[in-house]
Amino acid sequence: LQVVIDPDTEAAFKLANAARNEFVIQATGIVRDRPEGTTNAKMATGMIELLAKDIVLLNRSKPLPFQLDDTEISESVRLKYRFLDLRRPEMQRRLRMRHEVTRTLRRFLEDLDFVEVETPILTRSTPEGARDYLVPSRTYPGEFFALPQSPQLFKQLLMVSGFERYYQVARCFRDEDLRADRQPEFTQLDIEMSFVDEEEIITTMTEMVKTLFSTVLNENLPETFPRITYADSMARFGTDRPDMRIKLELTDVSDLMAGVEFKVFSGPAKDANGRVAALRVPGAGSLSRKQIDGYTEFVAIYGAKGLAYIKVNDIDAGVQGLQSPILKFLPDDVVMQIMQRSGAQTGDIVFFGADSAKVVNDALGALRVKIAEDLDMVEAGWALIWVVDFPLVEWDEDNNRFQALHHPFTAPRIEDEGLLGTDKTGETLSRAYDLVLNGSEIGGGSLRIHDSALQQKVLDVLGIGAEEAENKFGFLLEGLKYGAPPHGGMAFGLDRVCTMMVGASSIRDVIAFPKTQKASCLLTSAPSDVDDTQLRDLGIKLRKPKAEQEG
RNA sequence: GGAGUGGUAGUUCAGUUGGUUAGAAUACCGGCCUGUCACGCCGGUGGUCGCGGGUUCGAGUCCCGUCCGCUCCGCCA
Repeated sequence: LQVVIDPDTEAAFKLANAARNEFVIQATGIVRDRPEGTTNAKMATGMIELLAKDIVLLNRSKPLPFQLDDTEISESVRLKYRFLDLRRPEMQRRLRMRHEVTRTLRRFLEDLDFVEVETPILTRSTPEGARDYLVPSRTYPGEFFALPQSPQLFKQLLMVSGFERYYQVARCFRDEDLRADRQPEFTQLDIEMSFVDEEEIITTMTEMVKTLFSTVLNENLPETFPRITYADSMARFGTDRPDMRIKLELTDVSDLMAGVEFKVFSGPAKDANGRVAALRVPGAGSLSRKQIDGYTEFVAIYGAKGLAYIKVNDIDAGVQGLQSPILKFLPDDVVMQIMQRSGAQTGDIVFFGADSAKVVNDALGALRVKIAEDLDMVEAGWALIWVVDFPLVEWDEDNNRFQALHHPFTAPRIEDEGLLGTDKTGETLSRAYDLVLNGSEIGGGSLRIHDSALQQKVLDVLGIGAEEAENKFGFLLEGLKYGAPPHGGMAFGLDRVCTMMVGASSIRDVIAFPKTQKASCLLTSAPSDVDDTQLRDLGIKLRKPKAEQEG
């Protein structure tokens, strides 16, 4: 409705100053919605009553498929009618806050002379691990573009070009299965700088994040964010993205368990790839058998074959004060040493994981978060932490070769370069760093390799042959040969940051038109069939005719 | 690829151990009321119970398959 009022009245003046948002919403047809903050039939302070001179019906609306004030609408309905879902004040707030986020980041970077450069969406397959989205070429039948998984190679080339400070709000695409925090297309704030080291990048990015939170949320983050090494993080939290709001920690007890009779513990304890760790949960000795069984099922998801525990009824009574099905398998002195090392107190429970290091870390790392959530042991606030000293490569059992933990262009630590190609290759640390917020990785980056000889050496370690390298990213290797400056950068998962800042539980809630978990769009019904003529133009023939597939 | 969970009026849900005309609220339509604002009162329309097959005298309910939403593992930074 458009309400026409006498422009000379006080009401007209107030209306002109009223929130534009409300005016638009009223105009779209939910004028009967009670304005926020009013609780009874009386006019609320600040509200204005209009004496209409004339009312014009600008457009009609069909009955809505769902009520906009209903907060329990199923997501599939919301996605099908996303244009209506986005009318809801909560979604308006989220997308507007997202805009605040990108605007703040852009301003911060522009004030530091960063230049935004757009890189191609139609490009070639990049070796970043994920599956590419492919786009067939009409002009080169049988050949394909790939959508970028990230602008990684282009931004490195921009450093060669002399754009010493680059950024881009970049759309990225990965054809992998989705999660609550993963979409097939997502936005990252992509940043690269020349003639810098880790300290300068980390300092700049810390300032950026602090500015972001103070501007958008009025939250003052600490002067600097703590740092933890990858190795420490795995040892203490079982993950490389620790939620520092949770004070629980793992305690390694492999050395104590190595000598016990009980093979469930001694086996992994003696295995170089194994681990035995304890997770002490203060005050959780009152957990019921049923709850513990629930946690046993929970860790099974991560491959744990069981979940041993010891309840501490009275720490001063020695082994007599403990309660557990596994006590009879363990020597008393070992048990008491474990209790001492984990800091167990009366009323606590101590869980155990014994398996390959990966399973123990995954299981106890996840259990740590799960229990903290269940028992309300997650502190409020924003806990940021830098994770540093990542391994450069990890051994890929399936393919029997080393694989880049970050990506193949990440520089090894200078002091570790000599380890490359030796039997200590796996111990090489990299110049990579991640920024973790409340247990979510929100950004990651590294110093890159700017020396083509070193790049070649790393590619050799990764088992990427000269021909393959030339074929996939020869243009980068060539670029590095023209005086590439030392450079490094970072990429932030903008959707993820926004999800957390607006307090949403899904990345879909900060994306205007998101995909479902099976990567389809319920609004447009994409992906869809195309005409045979389109396929013929592209020189594409489907393996199975549609009719056969459906039959 | 795998595990879990859900799919019943437009929407949100209920539906007992399988039992005959599948309910409620809200929305919608009609009437009444007219300073209402989650208005109120009266009446009404509306459902291939996701889809396909099976068991049974009988299936929303049990079994098998399949599709879709969501969460998770694998995968993916």
